[in-house]
Amino acid sequence: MYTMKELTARQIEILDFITNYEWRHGYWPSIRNIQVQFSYKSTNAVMGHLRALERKGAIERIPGQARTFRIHRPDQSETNFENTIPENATEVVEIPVYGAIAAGYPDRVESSGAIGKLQVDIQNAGFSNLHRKQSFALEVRGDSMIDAEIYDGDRIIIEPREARDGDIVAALIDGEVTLKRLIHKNGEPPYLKAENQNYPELHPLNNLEIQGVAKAVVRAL
Amino acid sequence: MYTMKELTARQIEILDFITNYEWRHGYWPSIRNIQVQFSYKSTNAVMGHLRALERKGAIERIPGQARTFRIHRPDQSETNFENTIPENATEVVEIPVYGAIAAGYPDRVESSGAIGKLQVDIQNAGFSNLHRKQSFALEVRGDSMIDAEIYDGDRIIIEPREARDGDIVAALIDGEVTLKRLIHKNGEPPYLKAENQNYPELHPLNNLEIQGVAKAVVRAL
DNA sequence: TTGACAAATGTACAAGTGTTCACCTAATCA
DNA sequence: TGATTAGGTGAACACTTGTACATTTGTCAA
Repeated sequence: MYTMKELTARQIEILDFITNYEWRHGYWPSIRNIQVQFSYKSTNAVMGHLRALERKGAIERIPGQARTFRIHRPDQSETNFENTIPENATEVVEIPVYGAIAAGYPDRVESSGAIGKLQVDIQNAGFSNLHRKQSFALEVRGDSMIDAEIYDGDRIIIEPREARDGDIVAALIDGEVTLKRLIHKNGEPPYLKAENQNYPELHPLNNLEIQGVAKAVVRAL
Repeated sequence: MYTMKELTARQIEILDFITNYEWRHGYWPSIRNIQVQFSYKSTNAVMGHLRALERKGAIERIPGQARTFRIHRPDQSETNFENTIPENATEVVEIPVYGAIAAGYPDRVESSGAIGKLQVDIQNAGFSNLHRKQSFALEVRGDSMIDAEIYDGDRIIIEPREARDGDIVAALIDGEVTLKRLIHKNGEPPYLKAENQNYPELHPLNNLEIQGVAKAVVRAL
């Protein structure tokens, strides 16, 4: 796709509303939805902007059909692989990853803006679904989990929930965040174990707080 | 959320088509779109299934409005860990994975509905701009890539684009789909190489078509 | 058998929705 | 000065689409 022509302020507002509406509701707005949002007294005000956005390559629509938008982004690559994509593959978007967690010795969660991009899936979930989820992703630092095939730089998906013996967990141990395997035998006090023989077991002095259980590891190639 | 009521085979087919349609087109199908897909001679056949899906809590719709679906999936723990979540962690959603790709010897892409769930990221800020890339996720079968630390059952994120020498690619070699590293030295014909000494190099007899480049690997823990 | 339910047909209607035509104002530009 | 463009009003039209009513078939359990 060629470089997108400049959009006017109003057109950007419209475009923003459309994408935002889709994100909030899970489906595209009708022209009259847009009309209401901008207090237009005629649907034709919207039509004009949509035509402009279409002419400038910002959006695409199916003529005559309801709530059928497609948003074009300026950065897309040229190649058209559409016919080679397996039919049932899931869609993926690129999102930033914030924060890191120590898989070595406990450390504070580093936090200062995005530290990378993660290719992830998003699809067919209405907004209501996206909202309820409370899991999060963290980048791994250190090599204490390499025997579980979790390496420095990997991203792990943490699900906040009660942990059981044997789970790999993100935990606050004496105030420091770390990624380890939880050992919690019946009757005995729980402690954390690395998946690397060079690291010792971590027995909490005061407090062991489980932040969540590691559900998946994501590694960029 | 409570356990979702059992769906019939037909209802699952309908539900699958709806989610799949949204992913392929970027907007939801109309009832008549569904009708055509299943060769129904009446829209009411679809209506019955939609009502059933709605009654069982699988989907949600806005009455009277066109192409407005919301897909519900059975989730999720109730526990509230909100105060223990690191501040800059990214939000995560659960999404289905369709299809599988052979990392052993080439094979056809399996495809029949969702074969699993994948925990993935979504960042709400700036989301409107990250719209739909054409990447997709596939599940890996076989052990031919274990030296690149890609194991049987892992999910890989494929980005459709031109591949360069050394990229790990999803490729059609003589009509079969496989996951391998691409070797393409200057002037020489390209071929595929496994990351496992027990596998031979794959030289295409007729056709080598790159479907995309592997960007990340996701492994459930 | 009877009842309940999944599945499907066929017809029809009303609301949702995209679209067009005619016309207007204001700002920019050669 | 006239031409062009962004932005907007108002009304009407026709296709798209969700939905309701009446009816049929097959399966399964009480």
